[in-house]
Amino acid sequence: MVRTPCCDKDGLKKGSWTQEEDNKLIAYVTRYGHWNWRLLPKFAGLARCGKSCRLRWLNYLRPDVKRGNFSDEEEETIVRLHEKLGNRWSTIAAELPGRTDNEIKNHWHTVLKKRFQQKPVAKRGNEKEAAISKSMETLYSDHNTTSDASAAAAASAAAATATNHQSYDDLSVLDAYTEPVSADFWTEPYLLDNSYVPPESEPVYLSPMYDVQLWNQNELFLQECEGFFQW
DNA sequence: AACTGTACCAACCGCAATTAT
DNA sequence: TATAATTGCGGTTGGTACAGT
Repeated sequence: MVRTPCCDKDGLKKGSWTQEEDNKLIAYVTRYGHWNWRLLPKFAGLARCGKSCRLRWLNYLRPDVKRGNFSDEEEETIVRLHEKLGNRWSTIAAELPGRTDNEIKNHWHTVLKKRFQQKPVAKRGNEKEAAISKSMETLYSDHNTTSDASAAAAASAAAATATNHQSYDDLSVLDAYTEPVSADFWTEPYLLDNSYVPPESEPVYLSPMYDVQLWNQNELFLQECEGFFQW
């Protein structure tokens, strides 16, 4: 089977995301959700492939992504779960609310693995390092007897410290475009006309690309958002 | 001040799994 | 059931900041 490329090789931007691109993606996903990552960049006005948009959203722009340094509890949890699960980063990330698999993977490769491989030796004069190393030393010696309950407790503790989540609750500009949003908007995007019942009794789903009114409305929305975001 | 090495992190790539047709 | 499309995952790379020389 021949797989289609994840994105067109021509005309699509790669590399670091600009603030403007972030704004567009946040604005679009906040309003419409990610109903189709492959088509999303077209509607959001982004010259990116859907895969790139998805990654950017999941790893960086999501409101519940937790930024900042890893706590001791989080590091302990990562080490403990990695011992148990190996490189199953998404599974490990599921135990650390607000942390992404990519972030955990990076932290493991850049910090924790080295400590682990070198044996836990704290740098002189760094109490936090010493505490973590002490903790890892314990893990290193008795990880085979570590219970799932203790890992869960560590994860809970980490969750309790998650206080720096982003929030887009104040996107009042989004309220200016509420006309076509139905109660089941998130599960039935762009349901234009319920009055018509096709022969198979299947509703007709259309994206803004195929509807001039919605398309123009989307363009207006993006323009409005560009004016709103002043990061 | 200029150069080099290292650490860190965001993003890309390829493949596997899942879902749709 | 086979094929195609889409999503998710993990390995890897590239860019940047910073410390050391």
